[in-house]
Amino acid sequence: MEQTYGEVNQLGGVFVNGRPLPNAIRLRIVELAQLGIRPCDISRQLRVSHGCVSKILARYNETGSILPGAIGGSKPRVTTPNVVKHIREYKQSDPGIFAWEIRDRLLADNVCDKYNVPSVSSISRILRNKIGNLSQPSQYDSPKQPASQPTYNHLYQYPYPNPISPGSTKVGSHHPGVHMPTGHVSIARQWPSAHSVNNILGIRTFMEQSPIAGTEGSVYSPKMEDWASVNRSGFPGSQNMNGLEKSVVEPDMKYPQSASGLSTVGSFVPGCVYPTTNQYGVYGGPGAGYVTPGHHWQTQGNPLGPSVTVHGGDIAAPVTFKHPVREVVNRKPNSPIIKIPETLSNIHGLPIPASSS
DNA sequence: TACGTAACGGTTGAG
DNA sequence: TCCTCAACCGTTACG
Repeated sequence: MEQTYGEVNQLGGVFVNGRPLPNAIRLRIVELAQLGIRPCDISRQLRVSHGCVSKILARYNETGSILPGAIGGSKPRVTTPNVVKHIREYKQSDPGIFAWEIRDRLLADNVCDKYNVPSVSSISRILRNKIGNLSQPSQYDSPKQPASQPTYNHLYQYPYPNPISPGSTKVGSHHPGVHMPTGHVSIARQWPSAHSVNNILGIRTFMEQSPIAGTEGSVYSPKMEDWASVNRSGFPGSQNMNGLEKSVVEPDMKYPQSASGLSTVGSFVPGCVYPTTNQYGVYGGPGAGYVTPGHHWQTQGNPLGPSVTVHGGDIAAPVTFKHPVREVVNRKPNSPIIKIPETLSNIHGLPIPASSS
């Protein structure tokens, strides 16, 4: 994979189409917002489109997490062995049963809930492929398949209350659909704490104290999604710094950011996401490539390995902010937007090194 | 000017 | 192994 990854947006920032911003940047956005910096200023400071800033802040306010959602993958399977078993039972007890009737029974018997009950078509397929030939002649199925029962389809929407949480295999959540109110500080969704800004802050703190913190590593780690997935599944360590695992340390490491690291609010003003060394710093320099070559951020063996470039440092290198557009700094210091003043600082009792004031 | 959001082109990963 | 598809992404443009 070539290093030619990355594009430059209108603000001069570098991004990779289709890929999420590094967590460090995301965190930075939230931190700045909580410091009262207006979204438009954050956008300019970090050179991230305002739409993105808006989206990230909105998501954070809604979920408490700064992390991107899980990308790719499929819906969690609903036709689990248990479901199939029940369908088989229904079919055996009543060979003439309709798929939609089976569906209703699955719900009635609490085998499934409305979020994971198989669609009529799925049940039909199961009957045809897995059960039809086991219990009853397939001829039973076809004719009876109310092939389309649109009426029921709406029930089969996947949209779990919480899109990211659907106790999907991927997510591994224990509480699908759990939605945490914004105010609740950290973790929302299912990704337990690991994904919360607070946790990340904690991470940062950890990193700052870590021997390897500041190490110039730059290899990036595994995919963010992987990280997320791991964490979403429980993430025991998320709550305590000792639990710091790769997951914690490698938040956005999908991007080889040389100067990334979780930000330190203090550097906000002069902050520029991009390291001095190169304009594309956010994602690693030209040489670094936005994404680690070789496809896929293969996991690094050691979570805390050298790959992590999270140093107490800031996303922004102490570089003057080169604004293609203009320099706009905090004209209106306190944006009313921010309404969760302490969320970032209260978790883990880890104060934000807000030196920016 | 600031901001929310739809559209767009892109990536990802389970099936 | 390759393809499909639906999830997500960030940028852009519009109102």
